[in-house]
Amino acid sequence: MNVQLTSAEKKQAIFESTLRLISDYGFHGTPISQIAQHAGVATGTIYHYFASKDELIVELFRYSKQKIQDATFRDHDASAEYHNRFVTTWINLVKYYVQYPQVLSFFEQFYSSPYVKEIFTDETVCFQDEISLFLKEGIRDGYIKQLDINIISAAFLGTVIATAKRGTSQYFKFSEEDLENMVGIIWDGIKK
Amino acid sequence: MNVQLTSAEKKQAIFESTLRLISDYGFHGTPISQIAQHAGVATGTIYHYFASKDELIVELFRYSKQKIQDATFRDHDASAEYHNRFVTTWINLVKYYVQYPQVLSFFEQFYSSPYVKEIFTDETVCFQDEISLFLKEGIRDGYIKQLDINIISAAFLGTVIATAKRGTSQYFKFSEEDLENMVGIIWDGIKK
Amino acid sequence: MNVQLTSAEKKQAIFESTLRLISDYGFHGTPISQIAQHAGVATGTIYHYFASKDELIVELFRYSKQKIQDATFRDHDASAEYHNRFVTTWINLVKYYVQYPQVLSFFEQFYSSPYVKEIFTDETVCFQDEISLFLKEGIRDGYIKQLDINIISAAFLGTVIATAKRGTSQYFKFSEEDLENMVGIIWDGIKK
Amino acid sequence: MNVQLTSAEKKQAIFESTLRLISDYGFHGTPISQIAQHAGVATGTIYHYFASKDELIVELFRYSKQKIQDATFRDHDASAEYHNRFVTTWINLVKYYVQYPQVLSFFEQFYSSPYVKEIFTDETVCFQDEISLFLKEGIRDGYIKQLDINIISAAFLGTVIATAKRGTSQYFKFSEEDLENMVGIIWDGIKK
DNA sequence: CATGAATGAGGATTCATTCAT
DNA sequence: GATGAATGAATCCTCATTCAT
Repeated sequence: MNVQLTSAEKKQAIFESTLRLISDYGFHGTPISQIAQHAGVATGTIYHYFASKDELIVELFRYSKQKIQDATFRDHDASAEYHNRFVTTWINLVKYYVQYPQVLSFFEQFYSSPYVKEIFTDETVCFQDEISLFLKEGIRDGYIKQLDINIISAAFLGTVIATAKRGTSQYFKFSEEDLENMVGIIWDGIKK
Repeated sequence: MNVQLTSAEKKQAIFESTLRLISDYGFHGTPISQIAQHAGVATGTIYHYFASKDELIVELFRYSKQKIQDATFRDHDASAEYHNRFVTTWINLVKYYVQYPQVLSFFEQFYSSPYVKEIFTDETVCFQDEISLFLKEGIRDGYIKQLDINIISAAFLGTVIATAKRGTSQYFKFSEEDLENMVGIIWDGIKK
Repeated sequence: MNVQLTSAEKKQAIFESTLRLISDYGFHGTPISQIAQHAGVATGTIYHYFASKDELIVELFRYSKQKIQDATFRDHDASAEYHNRFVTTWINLVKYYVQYPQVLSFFEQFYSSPYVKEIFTDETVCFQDEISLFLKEGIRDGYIKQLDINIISAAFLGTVIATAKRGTSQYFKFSEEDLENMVGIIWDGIKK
Repeated sequence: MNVQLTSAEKKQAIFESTLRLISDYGFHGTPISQIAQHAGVATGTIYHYFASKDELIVELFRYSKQKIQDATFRDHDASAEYHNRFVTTWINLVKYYVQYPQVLSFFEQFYSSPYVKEIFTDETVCFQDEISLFLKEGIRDGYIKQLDINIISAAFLGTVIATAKRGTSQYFKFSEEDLENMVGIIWDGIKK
């Protein structure tokens, strides 16, 4: 039996229960004790893996960010046509959030909280994620308008988030066609 | 000079103090005692105006929502051309959030928190705000695509928020031209 | 119109609502604000009549004590036969408490609270109430056993209270006969 | 010597500290913080053992009730003559209260407070304690009058309480003979 | 006299964190 | 490593009391 694996599994169990609980009850509403209980470990154990609740949350952010990136670009074919890659990426991202609404909810909370400051301490780290790089590529190669990455990124991510949020509401479900319409709007808007 | 504040003024002072502090330190990070101190009243006084911290926050949401709506549609001329009204409304909203970043920050926190459930208890109340009505009007009158209000609204508000967020970052300032480019993207995307 | 009367009436209204509320919710559970509301006056008004909540309660005790005494001895004929007077007094007292259970409840709370110390500061004031005097008379005149007033009084009042308490329970109602049986027990026990 | 207290011992320490303080200062007058300090634990620790102050008080009631019952019936010989058992039980109970006046004081406060409702929710649980059963036995077997248990119990307990209260006053001490006189009164009153 | 808004000390409760086992 | 009892600082909220009107 591999103890290393067990340790990683335990860490993941802590991540998953944190994600679910924070998504349901908010940062404030989820005590460490409850996270521990849900994850099937003792409170003290969490402090073996994370120095503090804050660190747990920041680590969870990094963990989730990575998982999203992996999922969004899993089948990404860098040699394919840019427009197709754009559509696929946008839809993948929306679908991921719709499938894992806790992640969307956690991200939204995270970005609107004082925690962000711990992550984005200076500009250098911004826009280095795969999505920003993909969008920069589109600008550079002339597929999309020569606008600031801030504008393009706002159009791309703003609509992803807004769409995914509505897609997880209990009152409305987007069809595949809706999504294609939606990404069509964006593409029409930012394509060169 | 009248040092004696009316009841409404005191309530507003509490609102403003709450807004600023929550925007800086989050729901969790701003104790009632601090809100009171900043507003220049005693802790107990807050409980004359609001039954609980939760109620204060929910009321602050309504108050801010109203102020935004007033500001966005202040000079709205319903008889003007739809495209112009669209551009003006989108830009007004972005500018409001950029001018009052605490409101944006508070809204983002509010929408990602368990509080929303207290406000949006059923579907009937959704999409009845002035912005949604304005967008519905555009769909009905054939100025914008015949898509679900969820889609149109996501495109409109998602980009407003995403743009305003970037506009309040310390590293980037949108010019008037940037904003017009941005709203151009959306309009190109959703116009009929 | 007589303002003096209005003042007295207001004081009585405060007493009555205090009595009812304390009986229902306890000393702890009834804030001055609630007493004021029930009595139809402002909180501040209560402080015109009573220096503090404590004083209000101690005054209410004296007021209720007086009312009980008046009711119990209203038709008392000091020239009647002792045994009959004993039976009548015991039954009157029980009936009073059963009719005004708030008074019983308030008294019980009062006697078990630190307030008593404010009333019975030394022995001199004890056993000077009419009931004690009536019992002492019985001992002196040889109708009841030559025991300490503490014993006789315990037998008399202990059974009154215990009987009245059971009589106000929702599950049991004493008949006139029950009461006569009960006082018979006491009389049989303490008569000479 | 074992400085480490077991869970049960710590709970008992909290009980004893609560009993003493409530008896001296009343429910209202004894903050959790003081209970904790007297018991030699941290405030938070109390909340490991009891969900709330209310629960602590209700649990303390049960704990004390059990202790009293154990003490009163410790040497009870069910095969002895009924009259003797009656005298012994009555006197044991008075002596217990006189020895542990905090228990008497706590009970009196408890019974006159809104807490009772949490304990006695329906009639079925009443009169099932050992004392009531003992009195019912006396009625059934013809040693005492065929009166309702409410009446008999009122006569028994009412006099116990009233006697014990006077016995704990600083101004009067019952002698063994006084107690025998007192129980003689009751017995004479309720015996068949 | 009467009012009730304002005060702020005090109290119940929570929860991140520690540490002896 | 893992546990979870213990800690106590921090927070929300209550309410007796005051005082300007």
